Amino acid sequence: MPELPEVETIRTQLAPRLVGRRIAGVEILDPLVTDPMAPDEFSHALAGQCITGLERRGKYLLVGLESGATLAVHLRMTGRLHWRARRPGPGEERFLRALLVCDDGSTLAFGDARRFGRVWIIPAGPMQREYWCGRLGVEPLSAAFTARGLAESLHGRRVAIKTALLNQVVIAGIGNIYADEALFAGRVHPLRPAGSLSPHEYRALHRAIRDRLTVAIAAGGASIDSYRDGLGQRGEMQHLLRVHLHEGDPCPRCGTTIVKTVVGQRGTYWCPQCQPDPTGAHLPAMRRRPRRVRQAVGA
DNA sequence: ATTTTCCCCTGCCGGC
DNA sequence: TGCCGGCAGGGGAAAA
Repeated sequence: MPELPEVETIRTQLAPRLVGRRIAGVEILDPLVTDPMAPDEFSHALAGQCITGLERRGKYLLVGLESGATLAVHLRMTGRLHWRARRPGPGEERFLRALLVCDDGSTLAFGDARRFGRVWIIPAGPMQREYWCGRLGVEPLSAAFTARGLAESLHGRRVAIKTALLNQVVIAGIGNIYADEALFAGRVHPLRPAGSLSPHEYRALHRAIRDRLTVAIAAGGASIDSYRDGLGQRGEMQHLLRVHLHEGDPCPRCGTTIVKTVVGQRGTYWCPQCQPDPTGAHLPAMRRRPRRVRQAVGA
């Protein structure tokens, strides 16, 4: 499912292809995609508009328009954005829900098998957009995201740290994949109460979040499900996941068998050795292992 | 206020 | 081979 790294990958690819183009036509094939806005109202806001910029906020892709309005896109579970130099032929785009046609004949297809994905029009005005994005927390790759800030935002919270990481009000853009990966990299058990980490652990987790997201962006995102990038290609991050979807496999760090449990209704993968149990009080400071077991990549 | 549960939606997978 | 139940999960509303 598209999380921050996947959306950022798409943004990077689409920006040079879309910015400066004029929208010639909008076709809504599934009215659910604009819900609750009426499809014709949605189309009207886009028709004839020049695309002025492409940004990302959390898992949202934000398409700036010359009118000052913003087209916001969320891919949710199975949504895809697929750019083509020419309009896709009949049956060429699976699960096509909406199509945006540019003045040069290039197209942006919105496909979505499960129909959870949505598009919105944010009215003109910086305040409007600010307000619209107001429910989103800090961008984890921005300078505003600090270990101290993370600790403060989780102070007193008793929900599982994994659930907190998935909460977009706390941090914007982390989903199930990178929550698991960051907790593993930071050596934090997913069920630890969010407010119970030591300063050292908040620092480790903060660092792990940035590291995993950065690596994932460099890898073009994880195509473990239906994710494809803006050009229809797979990413490579699925080969670099260390615990997510690795139930039964040896931990790449210590060799212990990776387990899967459910945390906050979400499948959760972790290493019982590297991410010590929440009920067992703080363990003594961990010594660095001289050697790490390398994960077999590719295969 | 915070936390938990439910729901949306449908392709895909394992089991028989 | 084919049918079918159940799983997957982001996010928001509703309930606890």
